[in-house]
Amino acid sequence: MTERAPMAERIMAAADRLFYQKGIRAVGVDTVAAEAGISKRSLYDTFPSKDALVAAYLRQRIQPLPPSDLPPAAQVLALFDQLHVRFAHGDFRGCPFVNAVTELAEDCETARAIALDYKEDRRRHIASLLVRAGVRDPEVLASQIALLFEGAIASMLVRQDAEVALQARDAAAVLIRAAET
Amino acid sequence: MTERAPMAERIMAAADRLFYQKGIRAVGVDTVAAEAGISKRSLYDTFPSKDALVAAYLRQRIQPLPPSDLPPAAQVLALFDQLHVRFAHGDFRGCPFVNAVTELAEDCETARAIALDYKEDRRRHIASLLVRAGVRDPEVLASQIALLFEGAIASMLVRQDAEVALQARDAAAVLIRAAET
DNA sequence: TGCGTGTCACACAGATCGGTGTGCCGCATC
DNA sequence: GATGCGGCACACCGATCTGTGTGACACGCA
Repeated sequence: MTERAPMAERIMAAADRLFYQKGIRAVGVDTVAAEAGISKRSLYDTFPSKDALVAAYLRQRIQPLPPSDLPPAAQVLALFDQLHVRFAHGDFRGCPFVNAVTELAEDCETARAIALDYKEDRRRHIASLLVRAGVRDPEVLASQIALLFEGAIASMLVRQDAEVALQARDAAAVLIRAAET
Repeated sequence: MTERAPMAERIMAAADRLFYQKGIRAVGVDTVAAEAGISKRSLYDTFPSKDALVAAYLRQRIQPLPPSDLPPAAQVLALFDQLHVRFAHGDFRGCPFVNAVTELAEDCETARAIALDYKEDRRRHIASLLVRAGVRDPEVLASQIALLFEGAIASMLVRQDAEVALQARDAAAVLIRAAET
């Protein structure tokens, strides 16, 4: 009764908000425990170390993309519109996976592995859509569109301007069009 | 005689290496002083705070691009080849400005301002080349190519694969070609 | 009623953080 | 030789870091 949500979930909710918003290195475990409304002791009973907590935070950030009934090429472009919306929401702080690799620097083996999984999943998703769209070289084109996506995220982070998402989408549209027939 | 290089330069050389390679938050002032071969006291006599040291580190990272006699469109594409070379060099750790904004998170006002200056300079440089190349919408195209550049950097950081630079270059070539005539 | 469990608050360890104060030493200049 | 000064070593400050140990309290269950 005292626990509305299970311990691990409450911790993860706090860790997600704090790590993403303020940065992994900038947030101590005390802060996470306080935000979760639990004691540091309970946190360490649930996660053996901060590294494990960070890994769980990143793994939790991997979410499957919702299915769509748009035509495949439009689905690819819609990814950029979703990015545009996400940024306008105000709490955008870049890609948590890239951020983790950046922050952890020389201690980012685990983070990099998780980031690679995520990026590769997304690239494959784009590639499968492009195959259905019948374009030439769908694998390479998927990588290039993923680059535009990544670039839009990084640029939004420093420029604080959502418009780059639309510029990226337009560029992606040009690339797709150039690969048609 | 004891000082082969002036104090500030020795500090900056150490700070540049450490901040870029290991991250700003991950490196303390003691480490910088030790790497520079000076005392922490002397460091604080030269830079009033770590924030000032970080700002100097970032400002020093802004370097003018060398002139080139290639045709303008080729110069734009050459930027990606240079990125490819830089990555192959082995000590690539992403864009120091984006990294600083990522690491400093909520305390990144100064870093973001410097990053914006740098990114805008580079975008303008690309735009002026595109104007000379006579393409349509050179300003927008410059932004889109800058996005590819940013995306290549972020992707190299997590994938550790220099090939993305060439994929980005190819995509840029397609965008430029689509904007010709 | 008594026991076990889960969680709490709290204090602590040892390290590191950014930043400062102090006193000494080598050296150049007068 | 005296003086001043730049740089050094070193100790220290309070705060924070990750991680642990402890003892108490509240609860479910027998």
